[in-house]
Amino acid sequence: MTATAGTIPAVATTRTPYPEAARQLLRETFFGAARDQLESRAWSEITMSDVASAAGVSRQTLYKEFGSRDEFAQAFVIHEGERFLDGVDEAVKEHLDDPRAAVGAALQAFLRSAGEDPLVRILLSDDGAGGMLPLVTTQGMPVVHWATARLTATIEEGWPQAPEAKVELLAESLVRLAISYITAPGDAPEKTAAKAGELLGPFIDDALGSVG
Amino acid sequence: MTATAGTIPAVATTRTPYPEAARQLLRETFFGAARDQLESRAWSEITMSDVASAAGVSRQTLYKEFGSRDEFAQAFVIHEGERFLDGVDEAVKEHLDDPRAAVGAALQAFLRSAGEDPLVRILLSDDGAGGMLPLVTTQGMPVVHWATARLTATIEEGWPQAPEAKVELLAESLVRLAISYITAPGDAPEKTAAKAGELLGPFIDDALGSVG
DNA sequence: CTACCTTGTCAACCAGCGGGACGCACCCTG
DNA sequence: CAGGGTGCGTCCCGCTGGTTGACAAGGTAG
Repeated sequence: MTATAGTIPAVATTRTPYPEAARQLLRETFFGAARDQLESRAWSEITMSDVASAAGVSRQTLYKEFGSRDEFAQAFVIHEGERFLDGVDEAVKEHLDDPRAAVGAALQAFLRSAGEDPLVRILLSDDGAGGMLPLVTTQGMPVVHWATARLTATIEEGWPQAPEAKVELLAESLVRLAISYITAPGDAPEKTAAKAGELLGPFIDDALGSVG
Repeated sequence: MTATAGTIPAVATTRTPYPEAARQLLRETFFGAARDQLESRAWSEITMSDVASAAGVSRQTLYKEFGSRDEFAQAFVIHEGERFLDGVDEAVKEHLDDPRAAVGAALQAFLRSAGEDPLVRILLSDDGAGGMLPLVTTQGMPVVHWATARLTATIEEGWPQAPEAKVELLAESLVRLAISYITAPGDAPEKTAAKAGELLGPFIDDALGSVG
């Protein structure tokens, strides 16, 4: 920032080189194209050709980036999930002094944002055989693993002294609960989050410490 | 937006195809790389190799995108200028009912934002032969033309009934005045803008109409 | 059962980038 | 003024990466 002559650029956020950025852009474009398509048709009715041409690129390029249709669908779901997990991170960071409240706020944020998201609604209504719903349920292990890892990282950042095994167990359980509540909503988000907090409270106190 | 089955996607902001987006990204990366470099060295001390490698790309790719060093420098200046012109647009749109005030606010916004911009300060202090300053002064025609065209479009959007020739004259004059005031600042932005408003007021009333 | 469509793969083709080298102009120095 | 150094602009060659066209396999509708 300073215009002083002798200042060293140092490690100041090294600019992402073009090739890497281009690859990222390609994937983003595919995801965006898929999202557009999903607004009018179900996933089972969208062909790989559709996605590729909507991205302005050939089908083979799509297959090179993602090996198969399922792989792409999975990557897409995870990509969309990032958005919600970002919100979760934020919610957690606002309650670093109170683990129970953090979990409650995080779960509530997730349920609320996901519940209101039009794309999520579409995915949930698409329960056919070739749809995307199985990707988070019957074939949902990759998503669960990914979300668990990400949530684990978030928690460990907030409570570094907590035992890793317990944090991971907590994270995975929360992920599974969250997915369940999305696919089969019970009460309103606040109530659901409160009940989860009650259920997991003792374990949270034990794992993360009741005083942080 | 609606999830209704029969809705037609229509002309809803067609997604930018990847190849085009990639090209845009390449240019952006070059500009960003140049901006980074300019924070530590003058333009005359930055080689094309520096820019290319900072962008993570070969020198030839840079030469293919921009024919020569000067062309790149010009494109860069214009690219940076976009930022300020955006602010000008905004200022104009807030005073559609009062042409004089619009011009004053626009000029003031430009002078203020450009005057505070660290990059502009650097460019201005780099008055050597190989620097970028000539691009907006002695060899500044391309920049003047570009900025005039853009400003003309902005004004015509706000006052469609104004005679084009007068609008263009006004735009070009404003551009030249603005550049002059940037390179050789006189009073504070508010005073400068006020004086310009006084100077051009009669012409503005005549061209754009005193009541819009 | 047939006709059609999509998936996933392959091979041949082609544009575009990377790397290396060259001539040229310029500047600096002795 | 001569010589070395440096950066610009260009050319050429090798290769990565996207495109095109085609194909077998599988599933589905008629």
